[in-house]
Amino acid sequence: MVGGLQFKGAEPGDRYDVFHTDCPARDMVDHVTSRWGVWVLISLRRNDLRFFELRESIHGISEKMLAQTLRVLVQDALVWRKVEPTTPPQVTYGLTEFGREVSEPLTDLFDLITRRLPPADAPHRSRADD
Amino acid sequence: MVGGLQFKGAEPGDRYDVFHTDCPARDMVDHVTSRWGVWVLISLRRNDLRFFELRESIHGISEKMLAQTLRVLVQDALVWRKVEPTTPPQVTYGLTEFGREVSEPLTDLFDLITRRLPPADAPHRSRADD
DNA sequence: CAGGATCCTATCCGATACTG
DNA sequence: CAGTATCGGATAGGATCCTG
Repeated sequence: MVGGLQFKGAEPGDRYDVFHTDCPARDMVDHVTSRWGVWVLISLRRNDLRFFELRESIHGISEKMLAQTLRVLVQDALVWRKVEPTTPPQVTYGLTEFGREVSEPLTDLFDLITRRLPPADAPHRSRADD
Repeated sequence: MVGGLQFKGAEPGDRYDVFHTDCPARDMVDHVTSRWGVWVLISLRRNDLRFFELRESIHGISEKMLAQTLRVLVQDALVWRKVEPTTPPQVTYGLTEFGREVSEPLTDLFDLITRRLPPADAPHRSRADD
């Protein structure tokens, strides 16, 4: 049978619904591993950041996608959002407890890959030596 | 310098430029965390699988996306591909050493989220009791 | 500064049909 | 069985303008 994927607590006899499309975990995993979600979560590990700091940190992200990504992550309770009602307003984002947990394997992943990729030489900073 | 993402060794004084678009690690992380890449890698952790087994395992994936995802993962040396020149042909996929390493944090992530999400009841297989 | 609204493009992705 | 090729709809995502 083609089953499971429930690595631990699943009976081998149940129907194969490994990662069912409607599995709620699927959605959150999708959010976490979304194009920009990954980087937001990793960025916030170091310290809380304001909106524009995040935008600066994550090269290539647009304000729209940043806002959208943050909204989702906040809804998922991975990220908190603190609004300082000053003028101009300051909004700070940070990881919740759960967000920190989740961001850990993400960091491991990133770490693993970065350690693997730049073998020794060929500095990939060819982009702009400015 | 703009390279970074050194979450660990970063001085607070350097410019925040976390992940550059042209960082080669970005691409691989994108592949690994791609919509279907995640599930392929997790599926292959248990054992090697043939094409149609993967298709059955990962609900909702189309042949096109599976083939495409596998191609990328094989190129990235995360997954190997063995062709049995029989009739009909058999093609088996499995994790490389590196793929196994990479899939670990992915599993952690998935595990973390699944443990968090289904609090106790509400079996999410409401989908089709057909 | 932090974003929402709008428009428009690129790509993702599924369905279908076809090949070895 | 294990794919490739092509088409078309859906969605992601960037650019721009605008508001509190």
